Amino acid sequence: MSLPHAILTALLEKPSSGLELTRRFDKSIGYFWSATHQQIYRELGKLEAEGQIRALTPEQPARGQKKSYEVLPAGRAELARWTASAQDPKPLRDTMLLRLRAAAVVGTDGIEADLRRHLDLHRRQLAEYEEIEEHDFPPDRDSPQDRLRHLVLRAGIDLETFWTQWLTHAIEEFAELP
Amino acid sequence: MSLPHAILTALLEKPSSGLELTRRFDKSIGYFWSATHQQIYRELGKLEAEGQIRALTPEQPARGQKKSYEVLPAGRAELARWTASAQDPKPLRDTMLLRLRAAAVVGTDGIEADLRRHLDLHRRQLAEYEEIEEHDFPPDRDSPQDRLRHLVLRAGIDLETFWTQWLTHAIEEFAELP
DNA sequence: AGCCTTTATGCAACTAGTTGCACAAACGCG
DNA sequence: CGCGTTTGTGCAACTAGTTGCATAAAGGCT
Repeated sequence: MSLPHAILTALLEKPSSGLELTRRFDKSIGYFWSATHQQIYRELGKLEAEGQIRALTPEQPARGQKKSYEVLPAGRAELARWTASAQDPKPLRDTMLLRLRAAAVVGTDGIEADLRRHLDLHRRQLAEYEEIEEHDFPPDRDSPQDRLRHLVLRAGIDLETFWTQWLTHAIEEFAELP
Repeated sequence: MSLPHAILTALLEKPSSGLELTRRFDKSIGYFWSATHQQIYRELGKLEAEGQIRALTPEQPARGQKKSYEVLPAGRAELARWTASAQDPKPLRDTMLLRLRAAAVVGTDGIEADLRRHLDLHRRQLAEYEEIEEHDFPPDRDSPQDRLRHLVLRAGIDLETFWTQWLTHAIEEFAELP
């Protein structure tokens, strides 16, 4: 049940319409919680029905009209409650690791190319994060907000670094294999 | 669509009943692809209907009887096909990162305790993986199978190492914050 | 024998996320 | 002006995963 809270966070950072939210989920928030526009519209509907958010431009004739939302006090309270509540980390789920395990029994044919492709993808993502870090977090800015956001970005950078290193190692391992 | 392939892999490593699979998913395979017993039973039924696996003990009177499955040639072929096929990495989804981002707007009250709890959990997981490494992968064993499985375990170890380091850093950050 | 716990299989209902498509207004352009 | 593209909202159907419960045999115990 994290999507509504992701949306509340995004709306508190800046009131937005469904499509604007969708775009922001394609960057920023989406780096650690992705969502499609359908998920977002559905959830906006629910949140509005529950009184956690409200439309800024009321009584629009439905379709094709941009509709912005802002967070109501009830929504902010719910987000604060959720943020502070204890939650267990979700166990890892990774198909590439599963495929390597499968490769150990059915053979490694074809998988090496995809390891290389993944390495490339992770390198690009890493470069993107590092660019954001350089651009948005110069050494002088360090309000509590900045520090928290930087911390989150750091996790992204370190994770991508881990994957590039591990994939590099995996490819080397394949080179000396059969 | 990875669960059927996870099951095929597990069954190729060793033919098993539903409950045995469930137990093995609680360790080993489950470290990177977890599943509940209901998911597993449902999927076993499907795989049998599709002719990818078959029950070793046929015509048992249904309930309460242990039923072991083995992989048929069609299942092995499907697993090989899937393993070699290109697949995009799934974007990250992590509630703790989302909560930190939320904390930047609604306040950090209560979240620090959960950071510490997560640190503890990840340390335990790391210790468990390291024990497995020591026990199952002594330096001399290095058949291709062993190397691939070790590679997968290494990913688990390095990931947990990353999380313990990042969480430690996050907690330090909190200490100097407000 | 009777009863309790463990082992084992499974159904049904629910929640979350994905995919494919529909539809309307606004915008750009010849 | 009319016509195609982009922007924006949304429904419906599907797939994947979770939760709660039912049921039945086997084994241990007195």
